[in-house]
Amino acid sequence: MNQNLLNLSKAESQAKPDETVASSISLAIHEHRLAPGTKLGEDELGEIYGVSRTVIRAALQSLSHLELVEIRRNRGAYVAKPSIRMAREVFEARELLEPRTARSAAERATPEDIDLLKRHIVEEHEAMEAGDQGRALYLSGQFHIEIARIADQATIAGFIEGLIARSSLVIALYWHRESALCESFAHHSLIDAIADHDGKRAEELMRSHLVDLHSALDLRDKSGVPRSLKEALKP
Amino acid sequence: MNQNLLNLSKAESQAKPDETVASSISLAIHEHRLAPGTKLGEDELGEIYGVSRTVIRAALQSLSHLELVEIRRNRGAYVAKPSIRMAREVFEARELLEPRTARSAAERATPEDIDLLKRHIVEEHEAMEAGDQGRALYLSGQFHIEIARIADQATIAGFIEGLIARSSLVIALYWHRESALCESFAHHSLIDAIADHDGKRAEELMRSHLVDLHSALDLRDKSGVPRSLKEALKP
DNA sequence: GAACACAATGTTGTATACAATACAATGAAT
DNA sequence: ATTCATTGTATTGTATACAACATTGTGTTC
Repeated sequence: MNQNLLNLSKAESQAKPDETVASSISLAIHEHRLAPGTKLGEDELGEIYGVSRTVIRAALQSLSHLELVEIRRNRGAYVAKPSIRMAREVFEARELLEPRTARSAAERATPEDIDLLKRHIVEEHEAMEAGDQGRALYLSGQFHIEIARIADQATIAGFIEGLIARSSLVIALYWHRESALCESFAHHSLIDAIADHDGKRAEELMRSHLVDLHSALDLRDKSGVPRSLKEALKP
Repeated sequence: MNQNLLNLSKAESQAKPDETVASSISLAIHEHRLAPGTKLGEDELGEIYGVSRTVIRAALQSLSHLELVEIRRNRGAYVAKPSIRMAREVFEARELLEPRTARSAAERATPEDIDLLKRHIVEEHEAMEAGDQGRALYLSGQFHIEIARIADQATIAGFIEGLIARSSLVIALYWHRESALCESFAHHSLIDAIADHDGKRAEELMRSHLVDLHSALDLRDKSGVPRSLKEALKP
């Protein structure tokens, strides 16, 4: 009777409200519709999604484990606001993990994987041309996650996924408007290297792509321009 | 209904009950008092800790994000049982991250840091001599975490912390009894290298230490000896 | 008028009640 | 006897009620 090969029971394959809420909020953060520091009140979210606070709390807890949301005890949840220091760490970690992952991906990629990556880029282009920068940014992150998935190292892929989520926040906070970025160009050449199964080149391209991203951020120490009122108005 | 059934101090049980429960369970897993696959029923845990299922659920969710616990929808939470594949990935990731971290730690360690590490080793020895292997294993993990903390890269340290947690499960499942391991010896020479601020040596020692650990596991593919009855009796 | 205490309000933390689901046992039909 | 359906029980999923806490506003005292 249960001819489901994966042995997924009804409940396992059906909707999980808390995960749905979590990914909806997560997507909003990725697309920069929710700014860092925004308060995420439980009642308010409950009304929006039509579920109880129980579900909302589970979702927020989930997001806080990914460090997309900061929960302060008895004070509520806020979209996280990574410090400059954390921003640096995130990109340093990406520069450590992703080049190697790109190499593995290049070595293992199947034709289907490459098709998928290409379709990703097409979507990215479409979003760009439609002026939807938020979605373009999201898709650009998904591109990196897809490469990690192809590399077939679930553990490291999980780390990268978290890092890319945090990157969205970092970009929202520290992006240097002046520096125009041509994401899709870098992604194009990466796909070429992967399609050629040229691990060495893919690794090097990923490394320079990340360095480009990193240096397009304004992570100068702004001790004189503190973000909080407390620091700003104390003396 | 706050009847402190366990040895939870008042401050601990007042502060953050869900975190207290989570670390208590986490410690039990680290010390191999909870075996992989053990069912973690919500009511049962609630009675043990004297809190409601709400708190237990938060704790279990936390642990599931660390992949110490697997939550199956409508079926409950179980101590995770990493596959051989996952076990390999965990150690591969450690071999990627920790040597570099050890190098940074060696370069940055202060005299206080080194004292702390030495005290760690002493505790480890004491646990060993007291025959408390579980605690020795836990402390040995904490030693690695301490090194990551010294390296002062919170993001990567967080990854390592998760990897070491999973390592406990891997060791519980795949440890090769025959291979006697002399953890504290490796840890001693690591401390020496760190105390000398010899980054290169620390990196190399950490790498070989992890390779030793990895090879003391029995991760041979046991396709013919499947873990589940379903797989075993299908054809 | 300034400092403090204290009540008012709103939000989060926890417990509990109820609904939904899975698993096991029982019994009927073939 | 085996298969299938059905019911019963236990456990998880969700909503809600209430308690605890933080914050804000008001009033009292000096």
